[in-house]
Amino acid sequence: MASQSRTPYTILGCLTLQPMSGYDVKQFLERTLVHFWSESPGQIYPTLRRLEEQGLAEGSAEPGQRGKEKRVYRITDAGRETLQAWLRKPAEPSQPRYEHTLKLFFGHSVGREASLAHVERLRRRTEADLAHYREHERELAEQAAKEPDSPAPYWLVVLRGGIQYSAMALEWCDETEATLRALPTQSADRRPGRASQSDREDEE
Amino acid sequence: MASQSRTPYTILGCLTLQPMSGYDVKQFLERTLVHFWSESPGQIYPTLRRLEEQGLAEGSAEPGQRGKEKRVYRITDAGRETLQAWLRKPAEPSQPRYEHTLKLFFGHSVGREASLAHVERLRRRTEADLAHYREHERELAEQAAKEPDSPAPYWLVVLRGGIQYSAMALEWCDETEATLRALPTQSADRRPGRASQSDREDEE
DNA sequence: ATTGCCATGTAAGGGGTTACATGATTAT
DNA sequence: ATAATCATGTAACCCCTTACATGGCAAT
Repeated sequence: MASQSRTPYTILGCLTLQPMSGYDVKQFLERTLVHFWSESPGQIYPTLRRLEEQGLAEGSAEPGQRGKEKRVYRITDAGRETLQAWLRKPAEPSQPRYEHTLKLFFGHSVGREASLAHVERLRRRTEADLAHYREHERELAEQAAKEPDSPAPYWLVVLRGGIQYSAMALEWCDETEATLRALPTQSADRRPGRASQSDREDEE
Repeated sequence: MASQSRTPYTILGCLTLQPMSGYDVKQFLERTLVHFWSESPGQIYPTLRRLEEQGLAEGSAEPGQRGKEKRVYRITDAGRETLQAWLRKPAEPSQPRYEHTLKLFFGHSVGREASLAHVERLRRRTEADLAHYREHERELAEQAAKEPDSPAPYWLVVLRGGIQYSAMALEWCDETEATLRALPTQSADRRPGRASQSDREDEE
């Protein structure tokens, strides 16, 4: 451990749900956490090995559904302790880097039309995400109501976060579109290769 | 170029505002884009060198205010073209990884109290961010109104995004807190080292 | 026959951060 | 004196993704 990679904890978290192979972990993350967290195979398989070496998980060979046999890991008591200790520690603040934010920030260099295009693309993506989240919301809410001690409520609050984020983003798209449309068109004249007036002077 | 690193474009974007040294770029990013984008010195200085090699920026030695002399770079026409071409291309969708989301997702392993603590910490951080954004909002709005062809409107829409994100996050904190408080306390009994009932069977 | 899915893994490389080395100048 | 700021840079390292290699089984 001792590293600040969150992959081992993510995997341990998956293993608390049920014993899983690397493939199972990958599938589970892709189906439930995609938009909130993801891990690549190049991380998952080596990490599972390491978890076993450290006694945090135990692997056993089991026949796969088709193809090769599966190597199924189950979490150990030590693994549960390690996971819980990490889960209790404050989360590191994360500063995400949204490329569309960066492109908009420097939008003055290309003018409103190009910037509006970014907003529209973001809107379409966000609408698709939102529709996707809404589908899952009902399922999870039912599961949370039925099973008394299931992890569903925790998954639901995360999903609600995604829904609220998307709704916020769509409102921001509306507002931004209006703001940009209200701008004078002159900055749209900054065609590629043409320096802006204020920068020309001692150039060339 | 040819890479998918966004550092060179970030720097070129800064250089469209005025000629800057590596230190200036670092300062500017820290003061205006911190929460939306950041670059480390280990990226900035080598990238500036590469930009010069590629003819996208031109460096010249100028006396610094104190200490060593500054190496000030100014963007070239080729640099402006390269930046604009990139700015016009659609942004890559980004899937950010929020550690607090991950810790909440697996909150069932530690119970409501530990999860509520994460929510409270996030709330405090978000409130601080929001206050910070609000300060800048006024300045930027004034600047956008005064100067006719300034980049301020573009910076403002990004800042508005931060404000709306923070407001949304605070609402989410309220909702999540309520949801978690409504949960039965039993899952809080999953103390470190104690396996949950459903997982015990063939263990130890 | 061949595509597609199940399943495990590795190698290479890229992007990025942290930490350090260096050093001059100004303010306390 | 010493701390802080200005200023540039590098080396090490880590995390992570991409792409590939392997291969068996099931369905079309």
